[in-house]
Amino acid sequence: MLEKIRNEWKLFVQEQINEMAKNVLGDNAAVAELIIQIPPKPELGDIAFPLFSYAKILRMAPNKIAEALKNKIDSLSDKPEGELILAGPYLNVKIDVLALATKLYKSVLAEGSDYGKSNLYDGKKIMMEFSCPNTNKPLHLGHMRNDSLGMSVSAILAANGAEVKKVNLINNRGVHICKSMLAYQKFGNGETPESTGLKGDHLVGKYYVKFAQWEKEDDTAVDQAKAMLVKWEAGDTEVLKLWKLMNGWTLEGLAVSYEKTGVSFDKYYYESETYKLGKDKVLKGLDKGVFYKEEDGSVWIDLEEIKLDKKVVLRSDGTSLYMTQDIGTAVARHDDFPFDSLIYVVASEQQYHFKVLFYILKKLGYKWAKELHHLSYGMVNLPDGKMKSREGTVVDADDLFDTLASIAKKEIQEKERETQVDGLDKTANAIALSALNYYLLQVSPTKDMVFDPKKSISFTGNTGPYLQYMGARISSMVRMFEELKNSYASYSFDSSFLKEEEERELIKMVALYPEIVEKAGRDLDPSVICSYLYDLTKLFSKWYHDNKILKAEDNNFVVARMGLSTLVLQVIQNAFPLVGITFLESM
RNA sequence: GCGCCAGUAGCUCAGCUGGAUAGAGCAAUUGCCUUCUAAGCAAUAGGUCAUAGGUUCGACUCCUAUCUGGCGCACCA
Repeated sequence: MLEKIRNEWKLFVQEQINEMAKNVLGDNAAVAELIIQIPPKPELGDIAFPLFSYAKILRMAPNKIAEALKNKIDSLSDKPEGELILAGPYLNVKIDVLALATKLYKSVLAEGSDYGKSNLYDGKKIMMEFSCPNTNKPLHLGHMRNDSLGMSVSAILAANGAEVKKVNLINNRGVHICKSMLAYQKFGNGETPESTGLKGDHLVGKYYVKFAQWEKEDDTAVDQAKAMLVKWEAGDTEVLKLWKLMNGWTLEGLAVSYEKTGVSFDKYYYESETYKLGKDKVLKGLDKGVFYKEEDGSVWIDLEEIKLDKKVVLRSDGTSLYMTQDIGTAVARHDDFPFDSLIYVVASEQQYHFKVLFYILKKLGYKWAKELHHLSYGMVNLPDGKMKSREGTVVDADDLFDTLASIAKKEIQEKERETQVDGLDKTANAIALSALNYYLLQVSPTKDMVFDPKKSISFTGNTGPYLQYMGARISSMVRMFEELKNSYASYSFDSSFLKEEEERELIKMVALYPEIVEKAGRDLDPSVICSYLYDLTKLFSKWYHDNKILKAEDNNFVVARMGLSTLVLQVIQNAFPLVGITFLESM
């Protein structure tokens, strides 16, 4: 709605400038496109048009242009709604916010949970690949950023009209998997999750760490692991049995972690099933001349066209590589779900891999190849540097979540809110999860980030729980208002009772929401929504701190302010699921 | 060596396609709870936007160089 008003004014002002230019320069004056901005201060209006760039053409100082434009427009009768403000070299517009509020009130209530959805990706099928864990260890903080991003971007794309398919690719084969298996075989003594009380993935992870220690003492360790992989590929029953057992443990453990952190998929792929898929495509590409064969039998692609080196796509012994597999998997996926676009959520360290993969698929003639995207995200570091599994500095996902949940629980108890809340543990978990997701998503995906475990457990300030708290506060007012509904039966929402500065700003922010969803969808960037949510709730917070809402002196004010609060609440409820925040009625 | 990315307050991060005095949170100091949940609100303090040039009426934003940090450049995944 805001966008519409802005564009109306833009077109209109542009027209006036064009006319002015014509008078000075004649008919074919080339006039630059008008720039739209938001004024830095509310008293400067709601829309700003900087006029610097016209000074030369019109041979006038920008201030004079603004003046001339204002006079010209004020004299016209047929113009968009709003009031012009002179602000030096800027021509600003103060829009009719109360009229906007009236329209907004109707449409937001009518659209409900659909408010803010866009049709940006209407009719598009988008596949999202994320998580993709190894089955040799539990999830850590790095995975959590991946999962948060994957879930959030999926939700954002869906809110923009796309049909989204979330897929996971379980990395369950390879030497690294054999390492934990081998260590277990040697030192495991038949331990099981039941006998140790350990979660399956943690038990397996224990032996992955064990391998790293053993490897230092025995230099045949790696060779033994490689030998095990050969056996695995040959279908050795003993090895396969162990593999199935341990993989099962890990997957059970991962399922618990996913469940806890609200991560879910529409389909799972397993590397043990996909790793051979690409070979066929590579051989066909060889026939077509996309690849070439070396004397030793290995198959390569020359990447000169994209200014890169050469890359192997098939080993000399004919076996598949990571690249081979990804070629095959992409094709198989397109067969499963004919996507218009496939987005890989994978850490930035693999940028090269995806550049090459996309190029190869394009060369192989798949027309959908140009719609493949690598949503590359930065590393998660700790205050004292990188996470290193070998040095035991990784932040374990389950531990972190449990710590956060227990702190949240303590908070609720300290505030004596147990009875107000919908289940102590349930609420504590929801707070922990929201804190975590918000922490991970508020940073632009492409950037590396620092995760300070000590600071991340804070629930005050710009955090997920703060947003939840605002949602709960508004919900609480709405509940009280519902109870008193009869006393307000003869009053209806009238925006003219919303005259406070903050109310104007809140109305505009509510109107802005659809654009935010669209921007987040276009940029594949959840942080856009995080920033918006924080700005919105902070503003609301200040407003309701300074003004009485339910207890306003006049019923007209109560109804108007509750109306506005309801709009804000609706936006919050619609936006939370896009960034992994649980909406709580009470906390 | 080559390529990609980043460098904004003590710390963690925003800053839209160049535009009006560079913004938050945390940490610090200080006010505000018999009144809609203080997980809150407000105030003070904190900056040569890595450095040096350039483009422009105008640069945190674009270009070049330099410095610093990260990542990549496997018949590993």
